[in-house]
Amino acid sequence: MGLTKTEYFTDKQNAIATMAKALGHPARIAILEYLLKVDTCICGDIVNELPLAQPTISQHLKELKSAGLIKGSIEGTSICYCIDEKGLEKMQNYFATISLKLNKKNNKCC
Amino acid sequence: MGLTKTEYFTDKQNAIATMAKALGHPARIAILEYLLKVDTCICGDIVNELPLAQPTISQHLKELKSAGLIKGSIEGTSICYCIDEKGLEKMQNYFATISLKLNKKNNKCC
DNA sequence: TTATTATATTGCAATATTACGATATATAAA
DNA sequence: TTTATATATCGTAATATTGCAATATAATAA
Repeated sequence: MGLTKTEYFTDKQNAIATMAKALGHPARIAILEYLLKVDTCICGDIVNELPLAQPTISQHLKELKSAGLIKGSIEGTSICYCIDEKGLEKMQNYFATISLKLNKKNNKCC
Repeated sequence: MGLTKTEYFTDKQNAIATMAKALGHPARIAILEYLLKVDTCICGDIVNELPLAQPTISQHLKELKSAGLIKGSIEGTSICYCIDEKGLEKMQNYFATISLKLNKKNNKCC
């Protein structure tokens, strides 16, 4: 037990859940918003910006990356992280579709 | 340790993270999509629909409810759950805003 | 009142997440 | 090569999540 039963759900459901889970921590929301705000995007900047230790931030960046929400490329000694537009587009599309369906449907049963 | 440091982040960041976290499980995505699909929305239906035990589903419903993503009202012996449009609108707005900012910005540094 | 039915809560085992110190790695500068 | 700088990984403690059997609660039916 304590193990999510991913095999019982569709790939799409699992994919959305994985991305949502990656955004389910305020530090990772803060990282996303910081990357959106700045032009230069180096990991060190994020460490200075957030009140968390460097290994913790590195871990959060890894999670955002593996969820397809950010990308990172080596830039000399440092690493340039930036938003992965594809991942965010998927989230945007998902919620836009849900909202559209919700509007079509007369959600007045409760 | 092991405790999320919510006090270091803004209320808005925490609010989005809380809702994203609630959607960070495929069963909860499946519940949302089921509520969107059906007209009648009784907890028992969800228990029949998903391959999880009744207490597990009850727990997932509780999480979605406390995150403001669904609402529940007593309907005789059973409970009528349905989508909370306000919560989903917040998520939709958030990702729409992010996408808009991303388009304005020339995200070409990586 | 006594079933019956529907949902919630409790308790617990298995697993995952969060955070960080210590350390490793890898590039650039001296 | 040695040193400095930037980021990643390891190991680990504290806490949270997932899932379910057992049980509680609460409304209706008999």
